[in-house]
Amino acid sequence: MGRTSDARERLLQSAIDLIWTNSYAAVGVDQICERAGVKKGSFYHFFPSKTELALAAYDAHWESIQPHLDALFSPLVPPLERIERWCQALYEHQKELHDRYGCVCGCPYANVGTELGTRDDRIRARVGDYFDRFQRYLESALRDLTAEGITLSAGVKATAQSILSCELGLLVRAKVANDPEVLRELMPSVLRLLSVAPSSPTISTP
Amino acid sequence: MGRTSDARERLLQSAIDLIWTNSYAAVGVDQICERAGVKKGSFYHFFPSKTELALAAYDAHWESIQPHLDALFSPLVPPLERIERWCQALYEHQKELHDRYGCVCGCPYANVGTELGTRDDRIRARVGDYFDRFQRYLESALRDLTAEGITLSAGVKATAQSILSCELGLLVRAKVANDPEVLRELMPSVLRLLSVAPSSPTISTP
DNA sequence: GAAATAGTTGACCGATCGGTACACTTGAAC
DNA sequence: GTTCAAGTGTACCGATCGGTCAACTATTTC
Repeated sequence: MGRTSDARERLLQSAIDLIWTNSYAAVGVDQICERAGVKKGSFYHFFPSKTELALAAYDAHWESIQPHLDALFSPLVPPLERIERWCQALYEHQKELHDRYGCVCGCPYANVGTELGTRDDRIRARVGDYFDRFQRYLESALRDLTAEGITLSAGVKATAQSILSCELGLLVRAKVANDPEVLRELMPSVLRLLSVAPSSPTISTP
Repeated sequence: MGRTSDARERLLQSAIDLIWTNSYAAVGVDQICERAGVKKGSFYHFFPSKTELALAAYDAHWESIQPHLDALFSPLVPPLERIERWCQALYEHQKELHDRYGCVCGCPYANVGTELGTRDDRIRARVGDYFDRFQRYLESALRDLTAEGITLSAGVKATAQSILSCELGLLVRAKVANDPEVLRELMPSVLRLLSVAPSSPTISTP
């Protein structure tokens, strides 16, 4: 019964876009509504608060990128190549955002986690969940890598954590430098963490 | 002529404390004034705006920690030990903040850089300066390390950037997990980046 | 087509935001 | 001890914040 609407979805999308390119506190409910073409009354018909909208928006965002992660980390792709493709996709995505908005936006989860980490336990915990989920993609690739005979200098979990940390840190640096090219250093850093020679045409040492 | 006051210094200290443990936007001018025991009229006597206060506060903070960095990265300390001591100091500092405020606060520069990176070019650029400055400590240590005969798998600058990125990322993860113990992974990650065996009592391979 | 429900609208709330105006007090310099 | 700039205190500003409310409209179900 009653009528239907896609206002909820538009609000979720607007929230992600605006918060990602600005910050949580810098974006007001009015602004989100305006971009979504939704009146404030409707906003609070769908969401009880700004916080709840943010939580729903990040969940929706994760669900929208999960298929891409599944494809990037497909077991059919050689494990090191999975990570390489992910690094490439990350760079391209940030570069696209930079071209469109004029600024490096960084990781949407890390951004809000950093901003609200000490003030909102629910958002903090949720961001931690996203990190853990993503780390599992890396761990799976690393396990497959070891199955290929490559030995890691540390455990799979610790190595994956290092790679993810390196990524998050490089995204911060790229954002602060407002230069997506910084992210080109991600794959080389990963290879250093793995103690693997660059995948560029190498001749096995004689 | 006129009277003297330490209100300016108290404002700078309050600003760092509050913004570090919360966020830039979440802390109001009134709040900073109250903690500093300064009335708003005095605030705007010393600073023309909240932004200017923040810039001055971060500069003051950097100046306050620079002597500690100089000591940690003293050329008299073996280069790898410099980095190890820095990792330890970082952990202990964050742990102390966690004990005191109940939350992992992360890097004050990265926090504000992430929050305002897309909205305030001056703060963004300033945070980039701090990162560059700190990276020079690492680069110097790495150069001294190579002088000891240890070869890096990549250039000094790239390696230093990886280490710094790893640190920034781990701080994000520690903050989001609200667990300073996450930072114990920093030194092991650094060693992996350097492809150096852990410094724990090792026996040189026969 | 009546009833019930889902969604829309715009006016409005108190609180707080960063910032201003200006009279006032203080203390160092001479 | 007078002068005068440096610093203080308080009241106040318009704008914006997140959030509320009740009347209204459209749509589906029966």
